[in-house]
Amino acid sequence: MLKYILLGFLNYQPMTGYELKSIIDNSTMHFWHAYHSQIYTMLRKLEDDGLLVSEVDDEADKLNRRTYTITAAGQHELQAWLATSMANVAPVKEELLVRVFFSAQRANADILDELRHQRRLHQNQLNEYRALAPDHLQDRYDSATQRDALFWSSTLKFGIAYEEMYLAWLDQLITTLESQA
Amino acid sequence: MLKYILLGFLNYQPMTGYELKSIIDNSTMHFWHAYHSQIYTMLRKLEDDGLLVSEVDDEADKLNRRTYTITAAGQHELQAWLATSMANVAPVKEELLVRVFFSAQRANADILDELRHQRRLHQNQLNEYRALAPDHLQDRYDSATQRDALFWSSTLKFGIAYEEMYLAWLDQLITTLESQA
DNA sequence: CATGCCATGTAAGGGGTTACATGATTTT
DNA sequence: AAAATCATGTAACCCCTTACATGGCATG
Repeated sequence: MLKYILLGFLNYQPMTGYELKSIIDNSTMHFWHAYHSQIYTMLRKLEDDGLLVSEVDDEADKLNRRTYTITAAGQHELQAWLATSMANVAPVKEELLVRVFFSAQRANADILDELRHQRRLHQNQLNEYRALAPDHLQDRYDSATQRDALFWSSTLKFGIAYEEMYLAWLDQLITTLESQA
Repeated sequence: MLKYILLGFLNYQPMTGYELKSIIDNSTMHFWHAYHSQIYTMLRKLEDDGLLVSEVDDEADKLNRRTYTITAAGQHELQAWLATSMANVAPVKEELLVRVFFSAQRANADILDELRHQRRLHQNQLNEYRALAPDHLQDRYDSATQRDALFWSSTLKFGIAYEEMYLAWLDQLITTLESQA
C-alpha cells in the first residue's frame, strides 16, 4: 500500500523521502502511516523496479537530498492499481477493543481510567482534524486541482466521522460502567 | 496482540487451535482477525514460553487434536497486559481511503462503481453484525458471566457503529459525485 | 465414493516496528 | 554554543499473508 501512496504523491511532483514522510504525517495520517525507515527502503525498491528515478544534486547542496521522480512505468502502475477493485472490506484491528473484550475480571475503576484516557486521546485527534483547513494540502501542490481537494477533504471527513463515532462509543461504555458504581 | 487474544480465550476454558480459530472468526472478527497458520504458530510459541501447556489425547481420537490450557504464568501475563495503558490511539489503515485520496484523475463513473461495490460489502457486514444475537457467545462458555456479555456486546456495538459511520460516509461521497454527472 | 468439514502444520515472502547510526543546517 | 530540525540510511525482529501439504471423519 505504501508503494501506491509514494507513487501517488510523486505523481503530483518530484520530492525527497523526507518531504514524503512529512506529507504522509500531515495528510494521510488518518488512514495510513509509515516510518521513515520504511519510506527510504521502499523508495529504493521502487527505483530498482523502474517506477521511480532519483538524483542527488551534489553541487547545490551538501545534505545529500535525493529527489525522486515518477517514471511512465510508475504512472502506469499507479493507474492500473487504482482501476482494480477491492474484493473485501479492510479488516479492522483495534487494540482497545481487544482489551475491552477481555475486561470482565478487571475492576470498573481501572477500566474507566483507561477509557477516559483513551477518550482524551481521541478528543485530541478529533480536534486536530477539525483544525485542519479544508485546503491545507492544496497550498503545497501547484498541480492540485479543485477535484483533488474534493477527495482529500472527503478522506478528512472520514477521519472526523471516525473519531466522533469512537467518542460516542466510549461515552456510552463509560456511562454504563459509571452507573454500576 | 494475537498472543493476548489466545490467552484471553483460553482463560475461559481449554481449547484446540481449531476451536480458537472458529471463535475468533465468530467473535473478534470486527476488531481483530488471524489466519490459522498464525494461530498454530503462536500457540506453539506460547507453550515454549510457558504460558500454555498442551496435550493430545491419542486414545480417544485420531484427529491429533491438541488441547491448550493456560498456565498460572499465562494468566499472570494476561492480567499484567490488561493493566497496562495504551499510550497512543491505534493508527487506522484503510485501503479504500488511499484509493479515494488519489482518485482525482479517474472518471466519476469508475469511482462510483467502486464506491457502490464497497457500499454493498459494508452493508453486508452491518447486516451480519445486527443478526448476531446479543448473547451468541455466552452459549459457548460455561464460565461466561453477565459481565462478560456486557463487554462482548460493547465491542459488537462498536462494529455496528463503525459500519453505520462507514455507510454514511460512502453515501455522502456517492451523492456528491452523482450530483456532478 | 465424493464432497465438505475437521484438524494441524510448514515455508516463503512481504510489510511494519524499533533501534542504531551519522551528519548538516537552522534557530535560539 | 546548544538545541531543534533537516536528512538519509541499515539491521534485527516480529507479524501477517499466501500457498503448500497432509490426512481423518461424516453425510448423502
